[in-house]
Amino acid sequence: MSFRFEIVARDPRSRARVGRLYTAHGAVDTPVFMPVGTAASVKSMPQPLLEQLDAQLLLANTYHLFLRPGHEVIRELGGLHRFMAWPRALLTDSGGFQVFSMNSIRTVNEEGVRFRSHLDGSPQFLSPEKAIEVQVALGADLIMVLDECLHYPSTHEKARRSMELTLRWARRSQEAFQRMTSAAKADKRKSRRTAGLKPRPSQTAPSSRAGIASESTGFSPYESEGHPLGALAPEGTASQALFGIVQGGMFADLRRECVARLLEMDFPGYALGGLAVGEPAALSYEMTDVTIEKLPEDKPRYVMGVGYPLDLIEYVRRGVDMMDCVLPTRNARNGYLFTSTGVVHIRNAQYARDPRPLDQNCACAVCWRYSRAYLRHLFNAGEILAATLATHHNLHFYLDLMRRIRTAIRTGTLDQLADQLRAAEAGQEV
RNA sequence: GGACGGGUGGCCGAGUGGCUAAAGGCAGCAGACUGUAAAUCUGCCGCCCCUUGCGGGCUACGGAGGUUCGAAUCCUCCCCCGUCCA
Repeated sequence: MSFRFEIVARDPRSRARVGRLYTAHGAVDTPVFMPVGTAASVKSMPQPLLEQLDAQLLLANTYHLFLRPGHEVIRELGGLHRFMAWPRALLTDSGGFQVFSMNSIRTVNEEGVRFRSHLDGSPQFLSPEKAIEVQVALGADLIMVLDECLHYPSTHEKARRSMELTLRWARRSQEAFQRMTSAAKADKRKSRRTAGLKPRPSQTAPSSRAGIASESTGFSPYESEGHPLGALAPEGTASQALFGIVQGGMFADLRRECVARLLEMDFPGYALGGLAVGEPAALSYEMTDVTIEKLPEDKPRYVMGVGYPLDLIEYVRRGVDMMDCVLPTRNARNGYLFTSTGVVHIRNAQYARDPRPLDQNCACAVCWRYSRAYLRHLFNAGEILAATLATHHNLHFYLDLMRRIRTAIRTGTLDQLADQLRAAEAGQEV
């Protein structure tokens, strides 16, 4: 089953569209927000909770999983889905963002990026080919080319050089991916021939992996009735889609050129990278506009690393289908909670005796059950539960907002939704 | 009764004559966070003043006196705490 994207509805008043991404691990409704699970874990959130929140697509990270536990380990254990017990779709980032965020412990050259491991200081090397090799081993449904995420501000000259490098890396990433894909297909054909067997689903289906598990433990829970991983699709390059990434700093001409040259490579989807790195919001939107004008209608567009709730609507309005961001999860852990009436700093003294739910208008399990006073107490006491509950709520807020956005596009009420959200955020906390 | 050791800002705890409104930690208060080196980080944290700048005033190192140009730091007495000996 290969990757496919279809558009199912459009907003008459903007570029916004509702779509569906079909992956080997389920369909994904777009516009979609991906919770970030860098190290194969959305920090503090058990997978069943993520399923309850109806997260359909998670993001994990090549760089982190390459360092620990190592992509070979994950491959051996049946791929990232099985390893992290996540039966739904996954996207892995290539490590390009670490080129940006680990500025002080890395050097970039033509060949790739040299890192000093943030775990033990050991020298590490990530090239476009390596990034693909790791991502193929991990087996996420959507994978990304290695890119250089540029700092803001940068000169036109620097942005061009960086963009050129990103383009060369995109080409190399794609070639590596095609090599590995065809190699894997050839392998599969050969093994079928030599075994003299007709291809059977069980050959690559989870049950065969479960069989491996059975041999060592004598028991495989995967085989139990109704186990979430029971119906897990086989991992493999055949079902992976490699996305290209548009760079070009904050320069419209570079962004346009970058798109044009990426289109020649014909990726199944395109990401906008290097945005929300400290520039004014208007600039991010402008870059998004000039980029998306040049992108084909029928391919998904992914803005990497955004944003605040209102940003999500703004990007969707501009024709963006996919976004991811650490804000709802990281800020949750830091006591910064998104509500229908604006941001709540739950650690603030004013909530010490507040018996009300965090958000009166929220249908999430946390708002259903717990008081602000209790949430504040959990933060104050340094209880682990604080992180889980706060993350649960914030992710619910984000994922629910995406549902509302999709509905609004279908009903042509995206503007009203934006106004509503703006008014609510501007409104004083009750 | 005697011998030592000790009493420092909400708590713990440095500091043994000026560079000390007094290190550091905790607690407290506020803030930041955008493809996660983040359960992290930053600022404030005696009181009162122009919210102006390494600004001004006041009060502070158990208590009361004293020595000194100058004391949390030295001396005297007192109070309290701890350990040990009777």
